[in-house]
Amino acid sequence: MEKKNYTSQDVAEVAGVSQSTVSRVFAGNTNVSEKKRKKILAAAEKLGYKPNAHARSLITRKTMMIGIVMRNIRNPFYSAVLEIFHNRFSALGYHLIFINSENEEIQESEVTQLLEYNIEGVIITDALLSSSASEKFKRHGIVVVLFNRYTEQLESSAVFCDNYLAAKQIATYLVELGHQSFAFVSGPSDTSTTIDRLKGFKEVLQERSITNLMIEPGNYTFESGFKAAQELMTRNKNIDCIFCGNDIIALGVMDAIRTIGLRIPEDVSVVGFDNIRMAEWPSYSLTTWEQPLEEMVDTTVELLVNEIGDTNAEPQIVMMKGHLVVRNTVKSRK
Amino acid sequence: MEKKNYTSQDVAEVAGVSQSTVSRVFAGNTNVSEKKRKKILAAAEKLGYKPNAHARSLITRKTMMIGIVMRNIRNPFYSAVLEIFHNRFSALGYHLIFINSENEEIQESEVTQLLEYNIEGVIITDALLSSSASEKFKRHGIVVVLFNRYTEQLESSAVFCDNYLAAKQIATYLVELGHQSFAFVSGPSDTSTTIDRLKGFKEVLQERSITNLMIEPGNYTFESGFKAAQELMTRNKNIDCIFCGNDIIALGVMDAIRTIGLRIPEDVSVVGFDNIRMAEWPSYSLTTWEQPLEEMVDTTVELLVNEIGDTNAEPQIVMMKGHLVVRNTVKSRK
DNA sequence: TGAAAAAATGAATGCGTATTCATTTTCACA
DNA sequence: TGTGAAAATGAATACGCATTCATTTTTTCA
Repeated sequence: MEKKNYTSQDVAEVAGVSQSTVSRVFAGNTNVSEKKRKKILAAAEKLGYKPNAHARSLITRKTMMIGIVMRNIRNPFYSAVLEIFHNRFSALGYHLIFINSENEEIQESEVTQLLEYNIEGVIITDALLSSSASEKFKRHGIVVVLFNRYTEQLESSAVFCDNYLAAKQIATYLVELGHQSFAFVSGPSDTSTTIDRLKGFKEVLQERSITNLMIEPGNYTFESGFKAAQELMTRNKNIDCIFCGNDIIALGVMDAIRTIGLRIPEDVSVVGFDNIRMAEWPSYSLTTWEQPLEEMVDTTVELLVNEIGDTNAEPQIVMMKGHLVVRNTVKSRK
Repeated sequence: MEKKNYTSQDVAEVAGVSQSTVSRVFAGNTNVSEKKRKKILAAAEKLGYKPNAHARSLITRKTMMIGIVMRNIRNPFYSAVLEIFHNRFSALGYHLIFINSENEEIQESEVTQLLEYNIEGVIITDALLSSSASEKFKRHGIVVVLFNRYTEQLESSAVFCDNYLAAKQIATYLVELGHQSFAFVSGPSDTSTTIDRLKGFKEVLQERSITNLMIEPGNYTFESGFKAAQELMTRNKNIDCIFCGNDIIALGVMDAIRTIGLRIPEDVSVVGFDNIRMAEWPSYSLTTWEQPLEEMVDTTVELLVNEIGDTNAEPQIVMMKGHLVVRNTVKSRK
């Protein structure tokens, strides 16, 4: 019932050994006789002793802490991302400090505070993070790995889906099914995911000399998808196909289209991106692009842990493939 | 470009002052002349100095870290919860260590590790956490606040919605609209939310001498709701009303009912609980109970911070109300 | 049984900071 | 200009631990 936090010194006194030996037991060092180890563990149990991670980190220079900064945890794709990351890091003994930027740029102060904790690495999902902040991490020897995002300069490792290629394949799929009039509902125009997905999509249409492409800005939310579709469908009644920047947008698009009284896929085809769980809900049954989420996370963790262990490791860019998941929101128009 | 982590001693040497004075500047102590403060800040800037939070915490006995343990971050309700908690704690300078139990009991080892970090408090949402673990937190002087969950013994503060009363009001609403044959799709039967919601619902029916209540177990997921509804509707074709343990279940229930070919609300009324964002998506437009999320979080943070500051503070149980949000999944049957 | 090697142990030290206490400097005011 | 009070400063210390180094104990094997 004591509130006091006992120290290794306290345990040492109870067990009748030196503090060094207690430390050795809890640091996993093997050079302790079985007899004393038993005694020490008993004493520790009796006092309710636990090592102090901060004092330990001061010496070992390991905090076993990882920062994870996200832009919008309410996007189900990122909820899943967080779950899997926690899963993996937890198994490795790392702890996650969670930062959400809520669609705003991460505060400089938050970066600073993260630095003061001496986290060993940080995963930056598509969060808005000024390059100065990113630079700050690197300057202090904190490993940075970008997830589902990258920058032009090869300064940090990055893991993401080949959005460009994926968009090309999706476009090809849609064109070959005979669609004629296209629309793209984008995410924020300053994100690499949006840029690449649009680029790939556009290129295929150009190759096929299709000029009917309307682009409507969104921000990776249901509401923005809903509004975008309303806008699109009233401006151009001929649109027969909408490619959405991500699944959540696609769901919004679908609801808007149905609200107008049109049918999917009979009147309009819709394709999403991510393959979040809701995409397979019967109400939507959305055809979409599946990102290999688990593999992406695994790779990210691997890179991060590797760079933590080897300060000379070169940054790596890993691009993964993914594949089309065909459900019921696209119809052949031939 | 230096990788070295400079210390306050380094800064002191560059600025030509003592380490104490540097410390005073960064600890916000006012007793430093403007002249030296400028010098010190300049030196710190030049070196890229940042205080070491761990060394600091060793002395101040404050870590500014809060643990948050959740059961299922993929449930949109909890994504929102996490976002808001981060929002509030961030503003107060606290950092969040995120733990997800993934529908399993939290590992004893994770609790232990959390303890070693000397977190100042922990928020436990409806996660499965043995009482031994909870006891462990308390024994080490870590403030525990339960969120959306409580235990019989008044050992920790708790903040939650009055599920019992809410369920009674929902039941009353449904009965008075003339429903006759009821079903309840529950969450895990060992959670206080499930128990209370069922209890309130049952009581009203009993008062009105209605015996037509089927109870189908679920686990707060879409899939469990879907399966439960399939089961229910094939077993009893007369059911005209399904009360769901939470919104995600309700969405699953709705999709299952529609898949069977029945209409909502014409054939079956559906009511959810939580009022997650998807509840207002046009495809569902779900009538549900809104929990006052922001207020619940605010209260939780308040209690936690208060108890951190005052070790003699008594645990408090705060029950909040919420209200029915009427949309389009319930029909009058009179 | 004895010597050398191996294992176990403890004393001492430092990680980077905040804080106390004693000392020095600055300031206000006569 | 001188005095006392207030402000500023630095030396020393402690926070709780891991680790090094020297010493003691145990084990191994001839």
